[in-house]
Amino acid sequence: MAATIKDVARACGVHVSTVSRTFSAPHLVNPATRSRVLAAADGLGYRPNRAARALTTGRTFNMGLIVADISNPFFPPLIKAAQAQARGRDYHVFVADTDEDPRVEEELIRTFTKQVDGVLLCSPRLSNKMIERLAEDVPFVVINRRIKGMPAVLMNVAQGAKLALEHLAGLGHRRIALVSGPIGSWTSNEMQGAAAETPGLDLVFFGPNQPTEAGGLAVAADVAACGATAVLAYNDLVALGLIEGLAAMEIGVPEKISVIGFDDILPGRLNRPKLTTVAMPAVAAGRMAVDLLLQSGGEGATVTLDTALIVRESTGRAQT
Amino acid sequence: MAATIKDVARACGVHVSTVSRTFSAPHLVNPATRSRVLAAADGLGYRPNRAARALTTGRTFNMGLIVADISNPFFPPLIKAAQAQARGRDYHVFVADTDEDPRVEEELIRTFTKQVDGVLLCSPRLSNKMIERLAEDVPFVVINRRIKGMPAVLMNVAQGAKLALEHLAGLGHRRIALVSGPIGSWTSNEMQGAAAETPGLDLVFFGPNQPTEAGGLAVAADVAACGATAVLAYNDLVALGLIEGLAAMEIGVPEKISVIGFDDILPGRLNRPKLTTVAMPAVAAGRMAVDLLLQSGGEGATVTLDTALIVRESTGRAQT
DNA sequence: TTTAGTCTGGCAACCGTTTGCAAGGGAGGA
DNA sequence: TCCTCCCTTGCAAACGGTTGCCAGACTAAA
Repeated sequence: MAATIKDVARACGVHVSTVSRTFSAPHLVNPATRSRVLAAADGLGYRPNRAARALTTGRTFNMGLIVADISNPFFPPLIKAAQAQARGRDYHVFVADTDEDPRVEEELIRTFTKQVDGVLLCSPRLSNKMIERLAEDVPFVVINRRIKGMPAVLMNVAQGAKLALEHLAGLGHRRIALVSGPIGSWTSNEMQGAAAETPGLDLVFFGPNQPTEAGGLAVAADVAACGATAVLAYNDLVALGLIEGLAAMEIGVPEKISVIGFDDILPGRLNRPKLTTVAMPAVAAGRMAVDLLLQSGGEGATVTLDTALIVRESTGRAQT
Repeated sequence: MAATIKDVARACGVHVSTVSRTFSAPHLVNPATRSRVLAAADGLGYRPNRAARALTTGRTFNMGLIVADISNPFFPPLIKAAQAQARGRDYHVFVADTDEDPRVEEELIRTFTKQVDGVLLCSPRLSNKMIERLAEDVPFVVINRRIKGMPAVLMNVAQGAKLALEHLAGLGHRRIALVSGPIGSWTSNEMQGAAAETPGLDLVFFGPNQPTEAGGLAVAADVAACGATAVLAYNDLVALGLIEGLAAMEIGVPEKISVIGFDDILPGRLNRPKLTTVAMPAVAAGRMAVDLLLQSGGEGATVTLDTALIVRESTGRAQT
């Protein structure tokens, strides 16, 4: 069906190796021959079969990007940034979604092995041990997870959480609810760690929770009942769910309870009240992850990106 | 590095062909041998190299899914549905984003060729002619586009638009703005066609526009100025942008102007006012597209899925 | 015991490319 | 004029599997 290297070779009376070299090492072939080959290839609509090429070279010029949930608006900007960056490096990025299921995640990684040159693992749910084992088969860059000796792009969640808590403290809040994410989430741990280190607060923990609007909705009643006047949510989706749930109970945000999210996603900006949140450098992270994968001969460089508090309308003075 | 078929063969003293058959045609190998091979394979952590397999069989058990913009919340549910459906069929779906750029779209399709068994083309921006040409190299299923002889999954946009317009008419609106999407969008054409066929309306067209919140924001002033009391937007994102823009001009929705979107995305449900919209069967479409690709020997079956009007808070009686 | 048929499993070609090796030709230096 | 050396190209062996064909070992029927 599609033209192969042989067809091109036959068409202009040279050996296949010459055609091959025309594409992968042009300086090794006579300019005259080269243009003959190019012309023939163009005429036949020839494009090298990347799978076959990968078989001998071991390089596919593809990379995989695995995320837990494409529906979470946090990921798309990261994905787009990674794809754009990769495109500039002559690479393509294939995205896959695990539905928050570690088994699917593992299966996906195994599928990617040998079809890509490396995998960007975004907020993985797999255990460290499993990730280390899989890393023997395909290079990883991990985003938002710290694993010994593995290249990683981290967002400074602890710093952001600290900023958020200080902001709340400054508004007079003392009893603060911490609504965490799913089990095994590095981000959750970082948040809790930062909170525990911040003095003078009376913290109440809730978790694990689904990292979605539904998750926030589900804990809204408990949060309301615990007597906290402010809550720091695992991410914006959870925060939005919380606000929704509180609204259903006629608890005003920020009049009665202040809410801070994480990520800075679009729906948070459109929401009423507009969400106060810790902005995560998703775009920069996507770019960095690609570069790290391409550079790393497997060495475990770690890049940490700063976060920033964005104060909007969902936080206010504590009730006196 | 990773174990190959040869390693397994050596490990249990059989020919590679026997190992191969153990995996791809188990009934051809003696149960005793089979389990020996399986054990050896398991011990070595052997997994068939899908790229190599594809080289001889021509089947990769992968499919590509190309969307214009992952950031648009309309796509993720479709993507997830497709991935889930494919998983059930032992297939994997690789997603790629074109950034609404036809050239990137073409490049992506070319990359996918030979690495996947087929491509799901979602709301493509490429010309029909180009798509037909590319279809010679890799099977397509097109979503939201009608191309002669090519399998397609369509959402009944015309029906939805009619429903929406009748709803508006029923509320007393006569002068209605139609805010369309990008050039080359089949959906836009369908909407306009349906609108033109609905009698008794005074329509004002605006377009082309970016299919995003920014696009809606940008036409808000023109829409406000044109004297329409209601607007049908290309999609929910545009509708949300419009509402945002109108709010900035202190024009209340739905008090002054009613707004209907398309898609039924999450942010529309969270918005104040909650968005009245035409729900698109994205999940069903993702599933169907996968099945169509797997069934179709290339034949052009066309599936049309119904849409439904969901009335929320962004539409109301026309001002009298 | 012979004959035909069924199972198994080895052999080798092939899929589309890459790449080390070597050979032929021409140019430049001695 | 002969010898090097470089440039260009062909040859063939990989890469990791799959698969049609064939042969040997059995089994069962005659």
